[in-house]
Amino acid sequence: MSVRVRFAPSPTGHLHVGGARTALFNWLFARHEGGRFVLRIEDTDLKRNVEGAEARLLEDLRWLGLDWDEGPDVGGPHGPYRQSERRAIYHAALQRLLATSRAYYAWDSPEELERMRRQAAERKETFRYPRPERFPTREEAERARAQGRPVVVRFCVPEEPITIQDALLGAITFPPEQLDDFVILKSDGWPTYHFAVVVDDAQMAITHVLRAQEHLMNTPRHVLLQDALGYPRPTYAHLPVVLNMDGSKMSKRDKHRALRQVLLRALDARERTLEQAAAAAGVEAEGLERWLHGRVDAALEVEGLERLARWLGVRLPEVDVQDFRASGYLPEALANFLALLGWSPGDDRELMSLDEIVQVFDLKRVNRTAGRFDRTKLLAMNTQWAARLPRERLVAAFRDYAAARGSPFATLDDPTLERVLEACRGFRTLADVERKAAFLCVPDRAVAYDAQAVRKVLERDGGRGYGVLERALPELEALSAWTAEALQAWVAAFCEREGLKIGELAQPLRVALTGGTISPAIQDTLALLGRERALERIRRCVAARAAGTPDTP
RNA sequence: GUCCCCAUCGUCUAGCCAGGCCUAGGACACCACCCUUUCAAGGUGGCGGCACGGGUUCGAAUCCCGUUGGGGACACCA
Repeated sequence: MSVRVRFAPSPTGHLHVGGARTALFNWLFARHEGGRFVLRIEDTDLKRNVEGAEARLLEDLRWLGLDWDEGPDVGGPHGPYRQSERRAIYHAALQRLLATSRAYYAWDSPEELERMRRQAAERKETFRYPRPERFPTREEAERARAQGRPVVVRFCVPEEPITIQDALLGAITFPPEQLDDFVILKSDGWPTYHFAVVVDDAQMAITHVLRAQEHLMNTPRHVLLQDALGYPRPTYAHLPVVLNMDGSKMSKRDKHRALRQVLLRALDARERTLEQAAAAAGVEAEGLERWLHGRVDAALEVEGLERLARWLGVRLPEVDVQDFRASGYLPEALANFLALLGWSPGDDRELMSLDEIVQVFDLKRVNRTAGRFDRTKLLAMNTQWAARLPRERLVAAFRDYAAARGSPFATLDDPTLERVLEACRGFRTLADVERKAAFLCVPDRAVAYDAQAVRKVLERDGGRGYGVLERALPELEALSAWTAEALQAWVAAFCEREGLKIGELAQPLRVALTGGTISPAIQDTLALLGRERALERIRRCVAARAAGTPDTP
């Protein structure tokens, strides 16, 4: 039987790195085994579904380098691939359970359930739903519904220990008192996750379920349902979870936490007021207050969160695949890093492409230990990937990055982008390239001079830097060839003649050309700018000194 | 609280299943030095770990038990 696996996200937002790791492992397994990778959208909770989230999810997956054989966009023989379109399938399965008394109707109110839970807690007992002596009939259930009761269907859990087999963890036995008659059909008529997952996995002929370990406790429920419905049990493999560096669970909450911390400090120091913050975020002060103390993340939507972060000058931690993309990470590096988080090839290889990983991916080599998401390691890996990727691929990645964040680099042509990338060799992220070459996208007359750089490099020692520029300018103007090679030769010759160290020429030039002290090697900076633009900038810089303009040199 | 999972450098990990080849290997980070035209990158070296306690064995990082620690799950969310 050929391998079939699935990744089943909920359309609630962007793809989280934890989810990406799960998707990746499923994909790697499928590809290694020559099986099929199915994408299914779990959208049975209508309230939580976010407009456009599905499209974003698919885009994030594709960006990472994953593809799927069946899914909501490409279809397939086991569709539809959105749970919201499979209602009839769930109801058919449900009827079988009801007909054999493996499930029953119930209509307790949330308040009643809450009271029972509280009472159990007071008695220091684990709450278990009290199964009725006699199961209500369909007619009784309908009458209750007509009276406005929230009618659900609960699964009748067998009173015996349940043992599941996990490909990674081995056999795990759960005592029966740990499980109670859980809800499989919600009062809104939609199946719960447990029921939908079991029906879909069976109907889609899923052979292996690779999912995060946080689902381990759900597995006995699923297996029990499979047994009751006469479905085969798929092979389970519960992947270790991904944690933050501090050992906490990695989640979207992290952004809120980071921001809260900074805002709280700013308020304490009286640097900002709550009203200002609320205005910056575009929310009510009252809502922000609640968010600040009450941990109600919903009070601050993604946009508000980002506005507030910008206003406070905070860099939000990356948690979604999209965040890493916007921070200038390469998909090759993220995928590689994620693959190594919980899996290793067994030798010392680390830098591996998805193709290479597919070749050797083996479930047996997946760890059981939770792994911490080490951003510095990812950064290092990104640096290595940037150094080893072919030029064309880097250009495409840089273009993707620039487009994603609306950078002016997106408008430059490929040969120029290629030269920029080449000049910035050694960069860690694409954001570094953008920063280092930013001077290119600034109009010549709008170069912003860094006051400290001007002081240190140009004005110091009675304007030594300016003097160098004044002597260098006519020579540059007379230069016949304006290539990096010719410029480098000129730099060497000029310094030789003047008795200067290269830095004593390069730094003043750099400030004149870019306004700051960070740019590619000086010959590359000059070449990238081109003769006219470079000379114009140097002339303006020299002239500004003569004029004594205060804020420009 | 109950249940479940896990345990090798600060972090990711190799070694564990089939005990000796391990005075435990690699990578990231860190430190030092080198290179240098700024920022990076690069080169060389260094620091650093089998959580603890009992067994089993001639021999344990490897097998067993316990302790401790970490994590996860306990919804009409998925």
